[in-house]
Amino acid sequence: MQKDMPKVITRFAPSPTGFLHIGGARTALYNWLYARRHNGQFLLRIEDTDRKRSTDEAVAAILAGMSWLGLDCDGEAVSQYAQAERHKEVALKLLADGKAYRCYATSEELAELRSKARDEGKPFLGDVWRDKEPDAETAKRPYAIRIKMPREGEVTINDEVQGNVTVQNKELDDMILLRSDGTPTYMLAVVVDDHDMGVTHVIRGDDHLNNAFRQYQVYAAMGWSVPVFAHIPLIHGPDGKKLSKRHGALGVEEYAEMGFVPEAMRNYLLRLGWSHGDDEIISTQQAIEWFNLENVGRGPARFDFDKLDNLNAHYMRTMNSETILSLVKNELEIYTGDKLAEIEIQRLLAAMPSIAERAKRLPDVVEAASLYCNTRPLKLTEKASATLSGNGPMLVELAEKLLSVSSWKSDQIKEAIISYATAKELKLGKVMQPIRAALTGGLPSGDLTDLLEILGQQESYDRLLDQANT
RNA sequence: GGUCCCUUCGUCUAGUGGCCUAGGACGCUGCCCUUUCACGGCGGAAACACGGGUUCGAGUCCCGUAGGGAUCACCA
Repeated sequence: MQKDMPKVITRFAPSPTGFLHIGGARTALYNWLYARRHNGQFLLRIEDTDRKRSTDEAVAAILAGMSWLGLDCDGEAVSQYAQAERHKEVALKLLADGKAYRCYATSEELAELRSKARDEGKPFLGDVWRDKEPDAETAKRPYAIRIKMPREGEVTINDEVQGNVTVQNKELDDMILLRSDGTPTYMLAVVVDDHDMGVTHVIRGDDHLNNAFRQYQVYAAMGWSVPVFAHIPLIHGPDGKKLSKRHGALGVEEYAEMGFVPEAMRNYLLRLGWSHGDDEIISTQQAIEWFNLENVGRGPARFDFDKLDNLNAHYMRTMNSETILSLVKNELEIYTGDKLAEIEIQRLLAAMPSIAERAKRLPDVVEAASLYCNTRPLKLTEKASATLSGNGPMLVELAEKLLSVSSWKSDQIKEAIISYATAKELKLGKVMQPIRAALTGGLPSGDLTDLLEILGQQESYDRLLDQANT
């Protein structure tokens, strides 16, 4: 970085009209990564100028989602609505400078003009009052303030993701800056806030690319420097359709509830639309070192649960036992209906690496972990019942045999089982399978003798006898 | 409909004119490991949307076509 380059300042600016959805989460992540990469600042601004649709719950959900994802912002979240006076001041300045004008058109008139323009295949400019003075009567009516867009020339934005994009100025509508009730619109507010907050890089969804050209004119009219733009493609559902609320767009807290861990989510979101050669597993630390805008893809990407699952499984395998246990403890206690006893915790800690290796999501861990809790008698799966069928007498013999093992260690246990199988001239599998079924009820588990060791001699004995009559 | 954007295996992607017989990952699948389920290892099937150019040479550059997407509010 050159020493006189301005410090990088990025921002995430969601509107609080719902949860933090997956696309927003990725936008936030990219902004955060970019700021961290360049030792800059990552700001959060709540775009709440639409008073009717903004809610405190949504603000809370967004904050919670970001904190779950581990995206810390610099400074407090800023409310856009709180800056309304400042926005108004800018609109009035533009009006005074002759770069904006009063518009007395009613929404009915506008709607009619709009549909007419569309029918004629022409852009709707909204400029009926652009060069018109109101008569005495009209001047008493409420008016909105619209920007006076240039009608000549073109503007090229060098988007960091989309490349050079050019739009003819005559396509730009005289958008409203200040509504007739005196409140600022988003188009005005974003520009003023981004400028006031010193935002240097605007990284946001592709759906704003068109807006960039309109906003550019506000910067120009105020004589402000234009930030770097980077419009990242949207995320689509697994079927290729746009994600909407009724179509797979879930809030991040729902992914948390489904049992995904933040590390996996970050990695997944990072790779969805961005790449670093063939690298797939990328730690957050590594991502901060590598992230750039050039390698963001240009096309929309589909959301794929299988890949997220794979990443989630990977990150769970790399976590230590205490961490995973703390993540599932509550759910596990609800699942078994009981507080975890010390002996159960000890068993779980010992078994956790083996449990995590087999799980894709946290609920899988809960289920597998329940094996190590005192939940006798176990419920059997159909397959387990079939395995156990007719083996009652053998289970009794095995239970007694195991009770005589003097040192309850995996290898000793294995020895005992092998000696039993040898004496009975049975294949090892014929003995192991029923034991496993009796101990687990059919749930997946790791090495059988490890399982026996962790469960303890008495619990193992009891579980074998539980199934002796089947 | 106007404007703008996009298009490599089913999915995420590598690829910046010769290293491409197109690579990796997920998913699918064969084999190995194994007391189950996993993990892991070794394989397999699977893509440059189409048509024209430019070039000695194109997945890579240009132009069309088709398909997809975004946007066109006194919402953000």
